Amino acid sequence: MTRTAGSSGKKTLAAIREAGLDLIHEHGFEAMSLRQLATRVGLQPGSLYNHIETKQDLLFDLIHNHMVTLLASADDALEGISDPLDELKAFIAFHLTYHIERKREVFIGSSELRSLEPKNRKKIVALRRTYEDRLCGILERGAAKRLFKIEDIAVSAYAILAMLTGICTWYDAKGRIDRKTLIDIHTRLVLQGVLK
Amino acid sequence: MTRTAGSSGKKTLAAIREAGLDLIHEHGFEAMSLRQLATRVGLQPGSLYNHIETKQDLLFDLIHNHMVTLLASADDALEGISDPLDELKAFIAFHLTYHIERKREVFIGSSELRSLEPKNRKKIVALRRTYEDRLCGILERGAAKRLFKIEDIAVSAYAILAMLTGICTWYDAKGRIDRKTLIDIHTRLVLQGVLK
DNA sequence: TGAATACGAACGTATGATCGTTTTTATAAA
DNA sequence: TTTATAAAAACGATCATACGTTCGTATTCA
Repeated sequence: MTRTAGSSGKKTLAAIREAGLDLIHEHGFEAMSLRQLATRVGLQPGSLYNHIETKQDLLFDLIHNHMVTLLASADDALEGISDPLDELKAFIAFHLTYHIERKREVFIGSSELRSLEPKNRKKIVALRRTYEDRLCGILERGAAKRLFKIEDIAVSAYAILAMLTGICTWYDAKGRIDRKTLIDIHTRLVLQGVLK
Repeated sequence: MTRTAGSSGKKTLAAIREAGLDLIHEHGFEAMSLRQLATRVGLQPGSLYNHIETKQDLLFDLIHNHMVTLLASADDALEGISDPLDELKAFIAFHLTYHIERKREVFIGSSELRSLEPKNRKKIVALRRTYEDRLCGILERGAAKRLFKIEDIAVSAYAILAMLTGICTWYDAKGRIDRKTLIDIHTRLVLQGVLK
């Protein structure tokens, strides 16, 4: 990918982010070199610094952007639903769909928390906590209405999230199971584990 | 008196493995340097090569050892149990207990498959498949006896494994929940999702 | 005393980041 | 439509340091 001086910085930054996701996914953040990144984008190493502050800032930007978009999309998907059972179904379908399409981001967002500076890591963990709380809220409301029977809200929420997220590292969109079937099976599994 | 083959060498190799698990967990395999590893063990970099073949061999050794031990332990835990429901309960308890105690190995065993040479990766994936088949077998036998009602054996197995394994990356042994409670909650969650 | 183990220097190459310079582009005045 | 100009973006050299691995030699100890 050749790139001429002074060309659109927005496009270049987008290309850097995309290549960054690939390279971190392939090699891990620490092992990804800015020279590899520059080569893949079609730049000299030094030119990257016209678009990013530091390597660390790029990592934070990628993970932060993922979390913020995840939260906003979830709130979007749940908007206007008031019945906890419907909320739970919508959450499951949303979470699966969203995560299947962003395997790299999901992988990096969990495995590379270690590479974030403490200040940055705290921000991400807080966002993740907020997302988890969306599911906890659904479970709580369902339990309060005696629709769900849940031994421990937090543990159940973690278990559900672990199941739904974990499946995405395994799921092959071109495989035997189509997306709708995947969602159906998991909806049944979760509901049976939670319904009264 | 014959010299115990590698008497002090055995200890050194154990220390290398232990430090290796730590460092790969902290930095990722590619980013872990043999100089860091040597320093942590108290050796010069070159001396590592009295105990390992290459950096790649160390990674394979760590993951392979984990998988082989996992399989053997699982077969141990399931031995003599014939009722599918009891098998499933035993599997859940075993998997949780085993994985909680080996967070580093579990993390490395999934995130660093990317760093294994193809030949090595194939061996690990085959072992993982064998382990997954243990659970699939339990689910199949349970379904055949009409104890379980399962839409898709393989997907359900993946979902259960994802849930049980994922929880281990989150679980804090010193936290609010003790191990027995954790096992109880997950046993209930899984059984409800699977029982007829 | 001989095998196991450790040392320490060396190989060529790669690392994240900086900086002064050059090129390109967008904008607006002429 | 042409031209002037400043901001944006890319270049390319440079810094000190680190990389995995090899190898000849020295040390340790059953």
